[in-house]
Amino acid sequence: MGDDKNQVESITNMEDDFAKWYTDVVLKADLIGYTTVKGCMAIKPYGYAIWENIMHELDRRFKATGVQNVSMPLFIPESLLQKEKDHVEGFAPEVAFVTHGGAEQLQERLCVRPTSETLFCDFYAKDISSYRDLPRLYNQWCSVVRWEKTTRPFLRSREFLWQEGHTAHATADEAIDRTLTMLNVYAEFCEEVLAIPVIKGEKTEKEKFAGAVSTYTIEAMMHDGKALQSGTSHYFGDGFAKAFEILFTDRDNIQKNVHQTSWGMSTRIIGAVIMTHGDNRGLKLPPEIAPIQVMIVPIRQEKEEVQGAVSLLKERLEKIVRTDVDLTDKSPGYKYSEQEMRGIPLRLEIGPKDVEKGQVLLVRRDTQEKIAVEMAEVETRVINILKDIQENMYISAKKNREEHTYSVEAYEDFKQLFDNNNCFVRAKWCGCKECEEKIKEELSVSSRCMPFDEQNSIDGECIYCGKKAKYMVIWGKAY
RNA sequence: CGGAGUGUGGCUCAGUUUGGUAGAGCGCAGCGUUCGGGACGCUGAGGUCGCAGGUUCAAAUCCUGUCACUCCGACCA
Repeated sequence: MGDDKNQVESITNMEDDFAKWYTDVVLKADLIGYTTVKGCMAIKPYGYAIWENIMHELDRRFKATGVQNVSMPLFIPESLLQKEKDHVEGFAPEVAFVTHGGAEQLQERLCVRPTSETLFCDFYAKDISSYRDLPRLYNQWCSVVRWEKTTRPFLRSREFLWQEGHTAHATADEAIDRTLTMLNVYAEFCEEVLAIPVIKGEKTEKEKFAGAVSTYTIEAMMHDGKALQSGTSHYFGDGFAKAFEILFTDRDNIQKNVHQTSWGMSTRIIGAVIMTHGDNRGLKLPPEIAPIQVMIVPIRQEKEEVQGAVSLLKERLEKIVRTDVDLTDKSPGYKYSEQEMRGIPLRLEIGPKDVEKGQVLLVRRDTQEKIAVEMAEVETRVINILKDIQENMYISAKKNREEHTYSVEAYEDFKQLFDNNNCFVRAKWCGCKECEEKIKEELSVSSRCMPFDEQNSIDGECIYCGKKAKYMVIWGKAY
């Protein structure tokens, strides 16, 4: 692999300081810039292109399940936010308000939306009157504001981009179905497109969304062993519908409240991609969302035969993958490092020697493997290698998670695991809030979720109090 | 919001202890030589030292206040 000593000297090693490594990568991979407003980041073209690919792929999957896109207001009158008690209590501490219009003070303060349940509810109350109007399967792509105290690019910013889906249904069963359908969409998206393995499960009472009956989540493990909640889907029952008087006349001519759901995924998922796949050379993007999948690096680009080969290759590759050519006057070595920093999955080197031999050199970002390929086979090899990179990244991420996941029965063992490292630990729980809070207090470990496929025939004792256990829970330190 | 740290050209920082009118490396621009793992030479542009007060003949440096950013905790997507 050659001599590494002069390379990537400017980013922190992830083993030395993972948090510092993360911000170094975010900045050096050219994803964002800081702005003069604390916690509000400027997403640069390369970072936004990643988000565009994420949006495109998610949107396609939403629409395949019948979802339609809409746009709701940015502002929520304070009285509207107050209507659902749990909801307002959950969000009040981090809401930003508009108090003036020009020089005049407003009669009622307007919240800048931290999430739009109340706006959708207000709208649905007017828009729905019959069972024939149901279900409503709406989604919006927008930004929301939460006045966070400490902020980090993508992971916790005061304004962030996301999508929020809000649905209304005639029956509880149908709403629960929708909640789980969307959770599955998120899970498949993470695994197939982002190459991030996730655990699907239900949040505990303590961790669930403000105003929800139940919250479902997908949890991913980052390279440092910490957990990142990567997408959530909430079932609301008819709680919001009662607070906002969303009524419809059913087939039996009786007025009923709708049953609702909401579900969201944000630009935080870009943080998950960075922290799941990245290494000490920088970002590592799964081919499915990489804005540039193949970067062609000409060597001796002033030579005519190289130029000819480059434009031919570009023309051929552009038809099948997202391709770009680095024609800057940097040295080849510099270009290699820079493109590795930016996470470009595959590099294609072409110089006078290659032209002579009728071949090119492909270099994989994930393994650094160098592969000489006949000119005639470039398309098929590129396609196959990109596919292999995508799979390999998923496998590595899953391996990392499995290596840092444990199952324990005794609190002593539980404690020791978290004393020594960040990890996921499977441990049984009695279901009471006190135990959960004590664990969090003592070890700063939270319940990540109760995984769906592990709740059958639970026996044995709660990890904390020793009483009869009711649930299997995945515990971990979280972002 | 609690703890710690940092603000000096685009970036990383020196200079602050002991006040005397601003430096380096990288980057940037031009020209030339280079080009298979972060090339080199020459020339050049660029800073009212985070902001506001104060002390002083004189402040990047001392005092007060304030703002921002980073990291570690508590909370969220």
